[in-house]
Amino acid sequence: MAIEPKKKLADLPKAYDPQTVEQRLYRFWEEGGYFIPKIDPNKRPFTISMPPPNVTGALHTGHAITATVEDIMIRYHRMKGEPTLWLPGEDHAGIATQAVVEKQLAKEGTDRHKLGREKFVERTWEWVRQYKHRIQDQHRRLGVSADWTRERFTLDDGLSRAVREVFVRLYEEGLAYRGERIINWCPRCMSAISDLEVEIEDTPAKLYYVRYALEPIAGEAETQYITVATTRPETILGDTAVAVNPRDERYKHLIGRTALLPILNRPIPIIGDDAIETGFGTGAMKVTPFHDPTDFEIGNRHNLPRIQAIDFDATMTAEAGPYAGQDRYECRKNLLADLEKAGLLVKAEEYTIPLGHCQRCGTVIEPLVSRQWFVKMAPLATPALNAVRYGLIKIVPERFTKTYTDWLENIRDWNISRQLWWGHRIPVWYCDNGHMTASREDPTACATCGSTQIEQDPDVLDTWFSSWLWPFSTLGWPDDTPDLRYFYPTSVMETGYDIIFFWVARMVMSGIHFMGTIPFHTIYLHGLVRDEQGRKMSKSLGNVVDPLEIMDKYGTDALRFTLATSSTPGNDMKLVNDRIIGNRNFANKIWNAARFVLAQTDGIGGGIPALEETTPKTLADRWIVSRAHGLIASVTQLMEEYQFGEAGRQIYDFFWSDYCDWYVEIAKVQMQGDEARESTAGILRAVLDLSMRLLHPFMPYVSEEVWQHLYEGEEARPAAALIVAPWPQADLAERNLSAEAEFARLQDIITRIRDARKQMEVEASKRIPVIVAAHGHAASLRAQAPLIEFLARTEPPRIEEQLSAAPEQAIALIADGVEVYLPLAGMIDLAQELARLDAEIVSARGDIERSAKMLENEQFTSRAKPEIVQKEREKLASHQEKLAKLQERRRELGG
RNA sequence: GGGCGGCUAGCUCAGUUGGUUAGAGCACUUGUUUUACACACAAGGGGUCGGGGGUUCGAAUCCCUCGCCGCCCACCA
Repeated sequence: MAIEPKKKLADLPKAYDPQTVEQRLYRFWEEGGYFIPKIDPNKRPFTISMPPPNVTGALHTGHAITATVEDIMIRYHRMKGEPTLWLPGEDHAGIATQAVVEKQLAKEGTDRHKLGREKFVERTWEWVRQYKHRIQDQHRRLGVSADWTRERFTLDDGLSRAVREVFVRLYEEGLAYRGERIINWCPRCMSAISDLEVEIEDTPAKLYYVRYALEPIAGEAETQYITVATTRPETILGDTAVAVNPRDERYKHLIGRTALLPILNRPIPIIGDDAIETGFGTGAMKVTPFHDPTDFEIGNRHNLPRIQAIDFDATMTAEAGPYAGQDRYECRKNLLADLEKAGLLVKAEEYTIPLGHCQRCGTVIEPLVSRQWFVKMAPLATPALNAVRYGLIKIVPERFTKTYTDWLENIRDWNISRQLWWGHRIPVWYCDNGHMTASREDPTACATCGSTQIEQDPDVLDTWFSSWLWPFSTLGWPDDTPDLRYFYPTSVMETGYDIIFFWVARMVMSGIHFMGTIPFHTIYLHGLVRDEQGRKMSKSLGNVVDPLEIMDKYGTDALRFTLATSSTPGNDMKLVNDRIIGNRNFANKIWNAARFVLAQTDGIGGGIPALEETTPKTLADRWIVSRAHGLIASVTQLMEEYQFGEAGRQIYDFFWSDYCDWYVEIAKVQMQGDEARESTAGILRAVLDLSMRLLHPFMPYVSEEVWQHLYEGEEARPAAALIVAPWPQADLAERNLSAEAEFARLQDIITRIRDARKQMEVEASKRIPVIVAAHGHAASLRAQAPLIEFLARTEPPRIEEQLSAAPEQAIALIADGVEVYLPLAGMIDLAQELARLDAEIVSARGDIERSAKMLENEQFTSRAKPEIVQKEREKLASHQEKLAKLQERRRELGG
């Protein structure tokens, strides 16, 4: 079989162009089935459930970092040979999606009520079907190697069944209950929302002092008043008491009396309650049980009536008397004016209040009493707490463990009903006789009385009620499927730290409760992506960075590598354009190195050896092979420790500095002779190959493309594609530390010569003579002479152990125990050279002093580890040797 | 009110069991059409590691304290 000739240098474009590569390779991977795990009962799988993005959303940097970090883990484990499943999907996003569709309807001059529930839901499905592809395709652009054949949607049939099963079970266990509670109400969404969906913002406002007249009692000549403080005067209209602390000497005599509500003149009792802080405001507090959580509690304790003064749409109810129908803020304004007129407004103070807003629409939340469904969380929280406490689940970074446990220890019941149409409808039916039936299948009659006059609860469940089941519902639960048996529990839950409560903690609770096992053994939390100024990205600020634009401009790999290396786990990062450009350049560097290596080694046999199959012949060979072993070991360990940023950085440094700047340059020399030609070609290819493997999780496209070119026409292939090529194995026994030290000396010599040339302003192209007094390293250095010649642009160096006479008219460089002379007759200014030597002498003396001082310290020599002390002794000796040589040189030059 | 994080070169960030003279990229200075890459190569300048105190032979790293900046949680109206 004819081996196709490798592509010549000229055949590949000079600059790496991501656009011509990415789509093609993604299709190649997806159509090749590489994203689909092969179930092997003898192997433990690696599984990640992808956090399902909102169907209506467009890809943003949050998705980009999630996708990047997860794909890094997925590709790494896949290359390690584990059956690897990354299960993707989307979330129906109840409120968000409904809001989008409602907005669309508004544009068409209609609304959901005119349309009716059924039509509205159908309309929303249409929208979803249309837009789901957008987020999928955008995810594909990021290179996510997820198994799209297993993709799920939170509102699909299977997951709806899971949701229903869970609800009914919770109901049967008494953990799902319906009750009249004070909840957070969004007057714009016209729905209850959970505590977590309220965003509190400190807002400058006013604290109004309002006095309430007391109903006169016998013998009271003048009207008495009691003054209360409030930030929401409109709630006065719903007051049903005034409360004071029973120990408050100023007021305790008033307990039991009756106050008259301003304007409405409704009589309300004055009560005593310990919740009242004597030090705040006047020490007397108005009580509005319907519209305030604290007041609700007080109302319960004292059996106060609840009066709804503010309606669900934030206008005033009939209870508000003259203000009925007014918007809550309009009412506030009018009421304040009226109070002022009546002389009841004592004063208004500047005051900052924590104001709750709807997470979705930003509308100010109105706390009010409503009948809703709740989940009793405390019984679910305890096992979830223990799972982390006893190490069954590890959180990375660890500090978030505290956030997690604090929340679970103080958990409150979860309001799960939403007054929306888009979502999982609550599977509860009510009959005429006031019975409830919760059922897995739609019932035809009341389970209690058999009445057929039943009606389903109109509400739907919180979006998170389906997401919290994600790790097992997506694998087929409640059915006992092969996928569920094989892939559950999943491995790592990777997401942003901002949804620990919303999602992560709840998944742990549901996993343990319904599956009997934790849903994942590791929680990895990444930080948030911010703009260049460190601000949160938001549409209103106009600072949203579009990942698609970045990928268009710089390529997916550049974006991914930047996201992976710009921060450490759990810490926020700024997405800085210069960094993206730098990583685009890295991709190009890789491309060009590969282009060169392919051309350079074209026609030379030996294939692409594994690192341990290479035959290092030269110092540089032994050095790069040793470094490569070290790199593999280090990167592998970092991957296991979730230190992806550091792993990426190490690959970058190795590839660019060690491989490109040194080894590839040296290979140009080594390839000229016959004796090292084939071995050098082998090492060039071997290191390129392993670099692409290590890099693949981070920069999948350029690495795969290069790898495919590398193996083009090769008969022996370790795999059909890099995406499934084996992760490189390190052998630390192959580390050659003496070769690394010897090579470091060579690098030192070369760098010093280059520096001296620059300082002496030697023309860049001019070759200069070099004489080396090697002091025991002559044999080794002679072998490297061609490298010095090539890399430092010198004439063939003359290398001796000792020099009978030191060269005159020469620059003297002391490099790692070796004297290097650059005879530059006519170019050297003696005074200048003396000054240079003096500066070096001063620096050497400083080094000696520092070392000597340490070693003279008996505390140091006796207490520090012996190897540290030994190292310090060697250092001192080397500095002293250097000083001696410098001083000798100075004497020779006379001075 | 409680908790967490950040403060390291002009900028963006690394620095994980404490161990020389603290690193990278960008920016800056200087030079270079050297057998891939100017999205490059070579050389160089630049940091009292937020302040103070302590532990230690030795601290960017551990402890205490203060100061900014940011985030999370929390029913003082």
